[in-house]
Amino acid sequence: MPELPEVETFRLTFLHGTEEVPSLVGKRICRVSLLWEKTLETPSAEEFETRIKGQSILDLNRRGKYLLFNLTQDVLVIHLRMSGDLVVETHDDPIAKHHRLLIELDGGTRLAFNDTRKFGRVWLVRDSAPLLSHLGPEPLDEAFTSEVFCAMLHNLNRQIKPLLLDQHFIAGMGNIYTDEALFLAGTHPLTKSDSLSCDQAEKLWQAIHIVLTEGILRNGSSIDWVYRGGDFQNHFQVFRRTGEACYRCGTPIERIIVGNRSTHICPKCQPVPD
DNA sequence: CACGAGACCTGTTCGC
DNA sequence: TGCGAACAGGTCTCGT
Repeated sequence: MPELPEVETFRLTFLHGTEEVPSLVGKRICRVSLLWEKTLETPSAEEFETRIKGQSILDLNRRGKYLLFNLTQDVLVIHLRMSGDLVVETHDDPIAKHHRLLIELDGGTRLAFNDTRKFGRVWLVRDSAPLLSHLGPEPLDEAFTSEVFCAMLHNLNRQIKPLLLDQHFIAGMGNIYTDEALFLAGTHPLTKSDSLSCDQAEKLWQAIHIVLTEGILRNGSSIDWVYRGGDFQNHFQVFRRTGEACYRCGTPIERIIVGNRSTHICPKCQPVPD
């Protein structure tokens, strides 16, 4: 699940709280428990446990797909990768099968990092900037204009879908939102970036804004056996709709492989480039 | 530089 | 029913 809108949903949930989940802001970390060693990228498990203890959660930020917990001294950085999930529970809740890291807060609350496939990673750092320095622009940032986007596209001769998935190029797009944006823009995923006109680039820029904004509005997407309360999966135009009719023209949606990833297109609305 | 394949992991679904 | 193959929201590294 976790692409930009899903990570943003976690941020907003933990920042403001919801009917079911209390806000985590102001809570103090009293104990942590690392259940899968490799989940923690840095520092060592021993240093992590002693250093994080006693720090409070002051604020929550996001950069691309990274979730950032601003603590009293450090920043706790979490990347959910393919199957990561964050669950707020209580100290005496049973420890679920795929829990990898438990962060106990005072007041009896516990933040659990659950990650079936063990791809997710956690860092505790003084300064998050070096860790995030490889990331491209934030797609919803005001500085990321359609003119900037068009110039960036023309600098490279790359297939557009793998390029949008490349976090160095732009931060936060994943397989779902990329397929949805390319459909909305009427762009075939194999189109070379420098062959897009600025008109087409602007259309794609708008499509990216539309899908990310709607994704955030709908609290992200919840698919497969993992449910996180999001609703955007009920509004997919192409993603995982192979064989079903395109809502725009009725043509069956096709599944192809681009850059080693499943890709969903309407062959009529997204014609193959020359 | 651009691209594909393989690795990292566990679980579910598909096809015979 | 059983069993292996294919597939899954991400990212890194290597070879061509």
